[in-house]
Amino acid sequence: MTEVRVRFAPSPTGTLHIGGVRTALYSWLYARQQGGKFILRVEDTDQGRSTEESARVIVESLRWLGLDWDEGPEVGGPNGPYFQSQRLDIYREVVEKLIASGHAYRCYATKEEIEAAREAFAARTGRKEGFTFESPYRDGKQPADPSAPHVVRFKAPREGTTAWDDLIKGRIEIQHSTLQDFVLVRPDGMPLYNLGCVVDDITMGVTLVARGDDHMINTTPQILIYQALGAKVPEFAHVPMVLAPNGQKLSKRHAAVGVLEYRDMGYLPDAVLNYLVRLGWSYGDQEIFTRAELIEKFSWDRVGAQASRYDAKKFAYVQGEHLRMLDDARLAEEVAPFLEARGVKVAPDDPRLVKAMPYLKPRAVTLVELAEAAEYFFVDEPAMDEKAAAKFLTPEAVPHLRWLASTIAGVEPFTDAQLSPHVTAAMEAEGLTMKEIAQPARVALTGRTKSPGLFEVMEVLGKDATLARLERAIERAGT
RNA sequence: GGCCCCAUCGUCUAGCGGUUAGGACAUCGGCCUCUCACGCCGGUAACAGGGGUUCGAGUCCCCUUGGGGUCACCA
Repeated sequence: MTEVRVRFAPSPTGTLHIGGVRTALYSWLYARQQGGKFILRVEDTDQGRSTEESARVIVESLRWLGLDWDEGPEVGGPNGPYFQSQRLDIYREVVEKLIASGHAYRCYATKEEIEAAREAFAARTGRKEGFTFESPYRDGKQPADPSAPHVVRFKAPREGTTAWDDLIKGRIEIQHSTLQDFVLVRPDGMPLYNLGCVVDDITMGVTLVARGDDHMINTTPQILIYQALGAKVPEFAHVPMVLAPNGQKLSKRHAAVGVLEYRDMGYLPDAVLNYLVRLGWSYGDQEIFTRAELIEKFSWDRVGAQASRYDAKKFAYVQGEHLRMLDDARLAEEVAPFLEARGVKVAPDDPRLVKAMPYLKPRAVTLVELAEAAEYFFVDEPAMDEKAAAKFLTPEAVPHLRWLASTIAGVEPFTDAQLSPHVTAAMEAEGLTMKEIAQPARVALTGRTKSPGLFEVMEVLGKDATLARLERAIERAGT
């Protein structure tokens, strides 16, 4: 059996968006499952639109997601270079072969001539779509000047069909009559998509091509190139689009499209992968998967053929599940940078931070929310919500806070397990209830009305800080 | 418009000829409760329409409708 070799081949013309991530993810999962190779190749032959910045963002995005590649930018490999703009010599050689074998020809028709033909077509048919250019050079017309600017076109068959068995879409068959003599090389020598893609996939030994289903139209021309070159045609898997909630094309209006935005919003890479994999792929009733499970369970035949819509709510749910799955030490490491971004310096292995995690994580979805919820533990004085203070830190609350302070002062160890029964019993003896005590105390300790359980907060805070905060609140409420 | 793809709850989906059409998110009730969450229990909610094939169609075929993609010297 030959080694599975799959690639992700983005063009660096923007951020890596979630649709692209899903395609990359499926490919990566398949490569990892099969013990094959995952190749990253940058298709930057459009000099006008490609940017180095975009290539950097794509690499950074994949790194953050943990979709590591065996060959490609930064890691190299035996079939490099992995930027198409550095592979021009390879394409040139292949094109000469195609021309020599009669599969391609030089076309000297100018853009103006093609445009004129297009307009004549529009005048004749009343529509501008569906135009195919018939080059006079296809059948051997000689140019006035062979050194004049020209493109190279593929001599597409006019009859017959091309078919393939798509791993996702099933058998697809296309009539050659719908094809035109597509351009392989621009006048400046830069290859076009269909040529570069096929040549690279051949020379890189790619066995399975997975891409968005908006590329399905390109598959027939590409198969024809494989055949003209006498190369083995790989398998194809055309992954459906990810659409906006309203069924339209996904854009920044509908969602954060670039994956790095999710990193900044405090999403976990595994959650992003989990959400995206389930968008189109299913495994019975299971919704939440670890990375290892995904690698084990993924298969192309369980990828749906229809487009799916982005759902931010479900995404948030999946993220919340992954947040809660993470063990406390790891979670503390993840959240520390987000605390620091808020101006709160905490060591990632601070014991209080780790101890707070079990109490905080049921109440947060993103790392940003988690940091927000952890903040008051690590500042000298919690930021006071004035509305909360006005409502709960009243003169009437003072006796309760005093009572609470004196009741807990002698508790050792100062933990939820000790505090909770001790205070409850004392309250009962005094005829007090948690309802009267809890909210004023919560505001005193955290500065807000929502938090983990009162005694859990006390445990993380420690006795000194707890008593100090109660004292300050009593002073404030007493005036 | 031509060509191509697609079609089960609002959304993601299970279903691969015989099911009370299942799960998840969302939504609506309720429980738990010191707040907020988490969690738990329950409800509403779908086979686009029409023809076939078959003893029997969500499942197979055709048409219609609807949605998407694509018609470049972009990828």
